[in-house]
Amino acid sequence: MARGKHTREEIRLLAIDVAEQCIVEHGLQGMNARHIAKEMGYAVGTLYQVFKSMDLLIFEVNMRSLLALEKNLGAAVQDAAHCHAAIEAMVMRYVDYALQETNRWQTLFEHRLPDDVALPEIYQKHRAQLFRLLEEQLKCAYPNKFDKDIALEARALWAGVHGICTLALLNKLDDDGLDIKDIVQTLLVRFNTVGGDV
Amino acid sequence: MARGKHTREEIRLLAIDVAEQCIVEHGLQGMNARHIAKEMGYAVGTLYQVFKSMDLLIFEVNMRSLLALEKNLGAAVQDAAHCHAAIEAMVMRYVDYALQETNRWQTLFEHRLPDDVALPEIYQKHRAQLFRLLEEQLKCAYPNKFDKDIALEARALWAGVHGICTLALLNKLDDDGLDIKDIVQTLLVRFNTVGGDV
DNA sequence: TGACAAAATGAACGTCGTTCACTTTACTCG
DNA sequence: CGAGTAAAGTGAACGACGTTCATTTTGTCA
Repeated sequence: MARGKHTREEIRLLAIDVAEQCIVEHGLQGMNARHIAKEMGYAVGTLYQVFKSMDLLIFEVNMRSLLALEKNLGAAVQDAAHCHAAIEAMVMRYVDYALQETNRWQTLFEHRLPDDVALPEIYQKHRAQLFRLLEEQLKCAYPNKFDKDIALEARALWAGVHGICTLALLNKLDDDGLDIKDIVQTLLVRFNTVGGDV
Repeated sequence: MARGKHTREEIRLLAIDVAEQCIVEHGLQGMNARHIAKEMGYAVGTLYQVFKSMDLLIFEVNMRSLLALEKNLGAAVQDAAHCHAAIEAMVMRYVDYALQETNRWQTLFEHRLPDDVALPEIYQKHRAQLFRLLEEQLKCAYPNKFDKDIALEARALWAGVHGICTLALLNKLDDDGLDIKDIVQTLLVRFNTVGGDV
């Protein structure tokens, strides 16, 4: 071996750290290879020995965001007294995440790996886990529904909340004078999932 | 005046035409200034005499998409027998637009003018008109609701449908085996707006 | 110490949006 | 008709980007 302030793995983590900070502070278009390398104290070439492309580095940052989201929403379920409350708590935590960690959240959804790069299985696994979290609570809330209907409900609710966050943060909701959380509450009411008892 | 195969306005429209075609065929990242100029039969410089930036050219394409959407959804209302049917028809036409004119629709939402460029009033006007279309039908469907609640319902439903389309087209819905239209129907049912009588 | 390979480098390439000094053109007027 | 003028049109050039790779630097071990 040779040269060794940092191991390969340390450099990898360092790159993700710096990239993450760039994205949090300036958004996806506020980061670039040269800036990250300089901030790391290495040359661009080194960055490319650890990540085959910038896309894969961004992906790692998104992986972290996904895991943080999973942890966050999982905790919401733990704290909730019953499943209706759990659903509401999950949704509200999602909204808070989008509002507070806007750049991180936006990057999670606006970035796509190129078509010729397969989405790693671990990522798909954790994304599926997010849906499963919601499905579990919906199954408890609507015990008579078929699994397929639960899956549909979960996706309708989840994408609905996501859409509200997306459009609100892009100022495409024409929502002067309206609170985004009120819009989300309106959606939740439609899913019979607000302030209700079992 | 001087030199005149085309007037300034004709060049403007020509540029929008070519840009639109690029976007429809290859998506937002499939267009660039040099390609558009060549396709127009002019040099890049000419393009920049007609549009101050590429962003403003993309905006014009988006303006067209917005107007097409407005026309499309307006027609849905005209054809509908009653307001519940109108709401369902509008939603379904929106989904069809997203599914069939994917590149056009994605560009409409992924592109943002730079922060230092004001969003033209005409654009905001037509975007507001889209919400008004839905609000009118919701007002008819729920005559007892306050205006503010109607505004919230409209945005919750609209953003919900939008979110489903967004995530589905980005393959971020984990929707193997699920039909996007079934997810949208699930949302519509929650808004008491499917197959119903008045 | 010398030799080898891993680690690290940064100049260079192609592409992008954008600019602007320059050329070309059509029209006006003596 | 021809010189002058201003609009129209041009494309080389700039800086920033992601990416590559021939080259240099370094640690390790015989």
